[in-house]
Amino acid sequence: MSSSEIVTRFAPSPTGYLHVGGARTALFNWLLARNTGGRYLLRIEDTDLARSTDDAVRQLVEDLRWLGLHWDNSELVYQSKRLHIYNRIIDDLIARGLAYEAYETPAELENLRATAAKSKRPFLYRRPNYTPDQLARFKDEGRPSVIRFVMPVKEYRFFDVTLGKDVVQPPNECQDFVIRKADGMPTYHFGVVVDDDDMKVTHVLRGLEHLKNTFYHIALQDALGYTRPTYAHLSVMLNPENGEKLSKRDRDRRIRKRTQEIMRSSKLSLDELASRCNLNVDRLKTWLDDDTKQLSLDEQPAVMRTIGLRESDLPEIMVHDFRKNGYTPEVLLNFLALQGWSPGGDREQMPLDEMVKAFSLDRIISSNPKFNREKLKSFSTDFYASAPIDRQVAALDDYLQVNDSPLKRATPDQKRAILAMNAGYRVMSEVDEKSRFLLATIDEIAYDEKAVEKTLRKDDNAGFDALAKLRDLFHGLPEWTAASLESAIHGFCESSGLGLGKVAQPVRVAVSGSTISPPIYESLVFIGREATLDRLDKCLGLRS
RNA sequence: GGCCCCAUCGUCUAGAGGCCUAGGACACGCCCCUUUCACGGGCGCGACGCGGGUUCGAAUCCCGCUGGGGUCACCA
Repeated sequence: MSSSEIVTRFAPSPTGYLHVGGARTALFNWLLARNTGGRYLLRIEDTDLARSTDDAVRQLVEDLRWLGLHWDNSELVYQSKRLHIYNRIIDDLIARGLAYEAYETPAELENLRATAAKSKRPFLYRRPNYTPDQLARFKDEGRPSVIRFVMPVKEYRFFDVTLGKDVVQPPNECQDFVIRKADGMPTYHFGVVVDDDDMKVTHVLRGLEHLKNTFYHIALQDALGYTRPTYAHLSVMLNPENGEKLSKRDRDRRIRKRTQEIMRSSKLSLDELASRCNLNVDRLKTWLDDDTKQLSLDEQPAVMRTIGLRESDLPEIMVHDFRKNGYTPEVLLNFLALQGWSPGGDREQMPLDEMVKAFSLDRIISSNPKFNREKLKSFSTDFYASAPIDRQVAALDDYLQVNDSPLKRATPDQKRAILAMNAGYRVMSEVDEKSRFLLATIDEIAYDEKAVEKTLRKDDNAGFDALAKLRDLFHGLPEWTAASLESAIHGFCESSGLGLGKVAQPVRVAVSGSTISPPIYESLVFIGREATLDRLDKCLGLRS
């Protein structure tokens, strides 16, 4: 290991599936390491006992693996397993008079902040002068305490690579921040500084929300005699709908908005809605009225089903959401790289290895991008259009691993056929929605009432009439191929004087349940004659 | 509100004083293809936030304003 080797890291706190913003941070760190032949490390910041769970770690790691951002430390670093290290250093800091115990309760601190806010002054914590009596009483009461760092009052300054300039904090904004919480865990500030030094991290690429934290970190580094890493703060990805930071809550907002629309347009009452969703009325009402309330993961699907919102209609926020909707990691990564970085010129779509080659810190962009999913979808379309069929099948398999669909029953050859007849598709969820009827059992075929009305019942059951005749025509067809079906249907159009649309659409609805499907002849061949006739019969049964 | 950051088409961006009548991609509009939804092909619309400087010359440099974002935890 040479001393000039670049070492980066991604240090998420495990709160569940990985957020796209986190994925981008991980990607940039990974790209920098790979570009320079350095190392990229993964550390789990699980110091928040209330939120960190094994399940959350598992999901996080699963997403990172799926993305293909492999880390170079064979053993994952967990902060929760390093308490002895932090405590030793904190003891030393206390012994040197650079840290001390503080006894204010959260409520007391809250009061101090409120008072400061009232007089329009910023609240900055400075070491209180506890009297010996007070101290004795605190200990007597067994009052919990935190450890605070004595932040030397002076100007702090560091160079930020993405900003390309020094960022400065004046002396009067210094304060004694907490480095060990009452529960004995280190705070983020302390853990980050100690671990980055321990892991020999040379470059810290992280979100812009950490910009001002950096002053705390360099103060600590100075006290501990650590060398300062190079800092590069990354822009914040924004929700295009409201211009604010992308947040998990955005999905819930979409559901609420749609629910309100439906209730207004269809005059659906709250009670009616509640009973259809099988939810408590009051619960539903507070959620509808309060933007800060969120539905639970069990409640969401119930509401979505009743208002006719699909998973793919929700804005993807977590990496897992993108996977569920059928994006591939290479597409997501490519797009994410372009949110806050540009290789220059007109280059956009490129494979990972090309991104690795092109990556450099001085081409990182400092303004905040709005996350534009339409363009991502376009990247996906192009990717699938030029991907070898085996790659497409692999993507479909991956999609099916995290989704329920009749398509799971397809053989590899059938998957190839399905993908081929869907040529031009954008994401896998589209293939699924359009083609699942191909593998569905007859009982699983559900007829969309609007489609039935429009293509079959309209004009005095004209569609049903055509369908009945086609049923006999199909029955007597000498062979069941796309070509024979095509000539049969064309012949039928001519003899009956009907346009192709008046004939093909009823068949489409009869076999698929909806007006949307892959090309009809190929679909019929795929299903086979027997199943086609069965479905036609089932559909004909709808005629009243 | 204090502090900090940012500012080119609706969106992501190219652009490092003359190559700019500002380029590309997505979106959008029109046309073509078409049995549905898509895909595809063609054409088009569309931006340097405002005001001052500096300079022979500014999207590019400086200042102010405005706008947007971030942050003010015993959460990371």
